[in-house]
Amino acid sequence: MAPDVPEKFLKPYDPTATEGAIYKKWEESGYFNPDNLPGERAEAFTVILPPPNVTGTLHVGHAYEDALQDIVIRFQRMRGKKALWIPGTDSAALPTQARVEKDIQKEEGKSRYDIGRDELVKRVTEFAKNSESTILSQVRRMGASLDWSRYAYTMDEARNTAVFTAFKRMFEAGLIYRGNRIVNWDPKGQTTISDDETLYEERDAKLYTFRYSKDFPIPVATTRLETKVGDTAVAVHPDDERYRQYVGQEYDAVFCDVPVHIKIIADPAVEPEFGTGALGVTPAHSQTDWDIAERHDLPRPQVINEYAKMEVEGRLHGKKTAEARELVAEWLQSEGLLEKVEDIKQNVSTSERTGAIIEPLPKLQWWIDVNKPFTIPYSEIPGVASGSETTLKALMRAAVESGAVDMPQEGFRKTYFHWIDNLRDWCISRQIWFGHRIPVWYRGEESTVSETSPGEEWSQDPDVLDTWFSSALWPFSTLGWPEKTADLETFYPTSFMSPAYEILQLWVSRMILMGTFHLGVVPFNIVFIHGLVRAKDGRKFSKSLNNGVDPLLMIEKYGADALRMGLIVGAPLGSDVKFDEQKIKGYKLFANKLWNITRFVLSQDSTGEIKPELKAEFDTMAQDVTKDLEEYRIYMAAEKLYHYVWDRFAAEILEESKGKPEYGATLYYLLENSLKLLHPFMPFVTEEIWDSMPSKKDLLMVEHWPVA
RNA sequence: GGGCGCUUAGCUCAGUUGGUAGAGCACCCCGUUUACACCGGGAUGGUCGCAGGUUCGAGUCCUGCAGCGCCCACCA
Repeated sequence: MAPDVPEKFLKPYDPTATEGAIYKKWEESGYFNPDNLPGERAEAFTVILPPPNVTGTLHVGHAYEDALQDIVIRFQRMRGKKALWIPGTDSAALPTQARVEKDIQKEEGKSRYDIGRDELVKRVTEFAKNSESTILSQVRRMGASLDWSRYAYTMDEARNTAVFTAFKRMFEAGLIYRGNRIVNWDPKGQTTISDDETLYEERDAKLYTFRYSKDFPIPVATTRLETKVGDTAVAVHPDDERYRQYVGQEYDAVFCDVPVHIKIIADPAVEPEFGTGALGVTPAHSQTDWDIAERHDLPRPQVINEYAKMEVEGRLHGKKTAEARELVAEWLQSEGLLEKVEDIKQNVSTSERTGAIIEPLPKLQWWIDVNKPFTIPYSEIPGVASGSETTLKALMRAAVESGAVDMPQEGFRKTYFHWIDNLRDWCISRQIWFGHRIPVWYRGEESTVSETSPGEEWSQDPDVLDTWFSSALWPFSTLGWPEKTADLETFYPTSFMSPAYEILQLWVSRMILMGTFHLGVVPFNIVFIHGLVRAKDGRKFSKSLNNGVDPLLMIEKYGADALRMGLIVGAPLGSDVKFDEQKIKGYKLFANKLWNITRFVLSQDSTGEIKPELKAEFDTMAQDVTKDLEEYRIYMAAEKLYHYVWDRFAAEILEESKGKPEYGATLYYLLENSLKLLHPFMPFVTEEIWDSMPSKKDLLMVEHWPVA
């Protein structure tokens, strides 16, 4: 007797009708939390979700990342691991504040100074809260099996404690210092920004060749004439025969009303081929020049202020830089000191956020010293003994070089080392209001590190920390550090980290820095960098191009399973994914195929023996897929399953079985195990089908993986 | 300037340790025989960027070249 097929299978599979209910079932089961998982589970498998910024809504790049990690975590859960995937969101200080400031400007015509610090922080916090819930509901729609009971936000109480503790310990180790250094100053945003937040634009510029005075022996070329009032030296290459005789001489001049004292020095940083081969050294307004001035112990007067206006006596006083440049050119002309003016193309660095031209300025900032030796109390990093002397840079290198952090993609490993080798101190202070405030308090000349005010006369440092400071603690701050929690004991180091290559330096390397310093243990065992999801024409998705794809719309049209498969199949980890709606549509059809296979199989009796040759064939495929998953060839595992199920199981085996009841047991075997293998990739449709399988005991998400 | 990567069918891309080129989509033809028309069957389509080399054998390894892309630096 053929059993009755449940009625739902008589219609095509409808993801929108089932996905919500399935997710609810998963959540209510408690299995997202590894503490509730059935059976003995010795080994932990931990993944932390790269926390999305609370600036907006989920985009297709997040969807891709969610799909990838969910596949990995579901696979490991089914393999019997204590699988934990921690959700969270990032306050992302600068972009979030900038976003809210923009809204306030637009709607109320007010700047942050009109509103004031407390009110602005309040509004940004509110915005973040709203944005947070939007994003989280979207992550759920993807089917992400995240343990919501361990949800973390970079600015919640536990994470604030972690940030404070990390700061304090690094400060006490002498690795955090305050120093005057050249920073990227954004005159429009009135803040320092990191190198990563600047963009270079090619612009037309004039290259002026001039002398400081009639008796000055060497002509100098520059595009920034107005800064020359801040010059303290002229540098030439040590091997440059033309100028060797002048090295060591000093000259006084009055340059456009400003007295200057210029020393001629030799420094290898100078490019003899460029311009006249002599560099006017303006220590306060150029990084290169600052470094040269440091090497030669030169004075470093500041001549441009925070508003990009001249801060000198005489005719340039108070002028904007561009205007001052003209005035200097006129003055040089009238004095007969201007030798040449050429049109050139110049790369100008601008602020990614405000578009303003960056003004390099010396500022008092907080820094993390990556080269300073310190004694590491405890270390599990191979090659770094507990109690030995090391540096942060050395730790970052050792972590990957030793294989403690496995970075299997050779190209990215090379990029990482290249970056480490060129690493400079990390500027961690930002002149904005939203974020973790620097926990340093001042009273006159005194200063102290404290989480709360040490007393009435103390005032706190006005700056906040670079958002990456808190993000860098994420692999252990989410597990309760600095408390010695059971979670930290069980789930650290995390197992698998898969960020986009864009943030290899920004985030991955800094997590390694913080993890190795604070715990003496690397933050993750393996890093698999993934690519970007791009538009079909290969361009990045961006607001300005208006070429964005809303993942929710895709889910509504094709279902989350189809979206997951469409994003995963076809591109190995690390290479970019071209977004193709047709492909997603194809996997919706696949979900329906699976649905109809079930309809047929459920109409058969599960009688007879499982055919050994078909079982063997399946098991070989299953082993293959398992190996692919273990080695993170996720796209390939998905594709193999797709082909097996459609072209082999449905097209051949199932056709062959028609009218032959002895196939029954085989069909059930193949379907049940196909569902298990497909579950990490297409969790919704497989769980929904599983619910109707006669052998079902518990949710498919906690079934045993068919391959040991 | 330094680093990394890509170039395979009309489009998007696979090709895991070198063994006679693959998928999806699109296009064309045929088909509604009860799992599925959200389907089935079939056909067309590639000198694997170019030039050398190693090898019995190269899309796969090596060298050079060209085009494209990304990251980092920022020459005043």
